[in-house]
Amino acid sequence: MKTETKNKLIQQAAVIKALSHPTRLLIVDMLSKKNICVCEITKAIGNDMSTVSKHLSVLKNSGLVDITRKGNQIFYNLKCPCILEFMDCIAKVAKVTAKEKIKQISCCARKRA
Amino acid sequence: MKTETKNKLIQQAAVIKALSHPTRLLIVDMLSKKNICVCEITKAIGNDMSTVSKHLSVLKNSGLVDITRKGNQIFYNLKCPCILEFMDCIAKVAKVTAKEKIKQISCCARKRA
DNA sequence: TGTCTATTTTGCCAAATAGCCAAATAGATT
DNA sequence: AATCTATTTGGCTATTTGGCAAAATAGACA
Repeated sequence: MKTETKNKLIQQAAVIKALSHPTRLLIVDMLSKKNICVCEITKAIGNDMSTVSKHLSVLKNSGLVDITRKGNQIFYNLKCPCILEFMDCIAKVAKVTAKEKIKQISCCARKRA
Repeated sequence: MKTETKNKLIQQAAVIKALSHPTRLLIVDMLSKKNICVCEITKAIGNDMSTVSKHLSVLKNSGLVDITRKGNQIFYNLKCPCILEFMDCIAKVAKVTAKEKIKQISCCARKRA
């Protein structure tokens, strides 16, 4: 494989990885509605603010979000709302998978009985 | 947050996580063109077959791919091609981010000089 | 300048991940 | 049944991640 192709894959995987955590998905969802500051996000999520800040910096490093300072608060905003379109597909996959997992469990239960 | 909402996020994050590795992105790309068997995928990727097999099982568990046996080979196929549409957006984000990272580096270099 | 507030960074720990090699398994074939 | 081939699983190590608490920082404002 060409190094260039490989690097592209690595970079793309990094962006996807930034999205691959429930807390960060929630943050993205919140930002899709309104630009908000760290303290508001922290309130909504319930974790320690330092934890939330780390999640935010993961999103920022991936290039998915951006910041603006207003007074002494920092507001985060979605840089590429196109990722929202994708979430429908992911939600569909997740739903089907969840159903199948339940089926598998009940199937095993039957076998054991 | 409702437990139901939380669980949905966890499930969706799991699907995204399955996509968050360069090797698995490459596999998905290959499968978007043609259903192929493990040995072919292994050839294309260059890692140990056991490593590739593990990546495939991550994709399978997430519900993104499915398998069919033909003789004593196992063919993998994409279950939800809708994820391909998403890749354009990701590629865009990755490209912009890569450019910005380069800028940052050269900027630091200037500062140091 | 010093202080206040919002946010980020650091240090630490437990858990998860990716890779290889060796061993196990599942069907196909004799 | 014995063997062959394709694939998966288990064991190991090194690395990364997510969480909290404490310390550091950045800018606002007296």
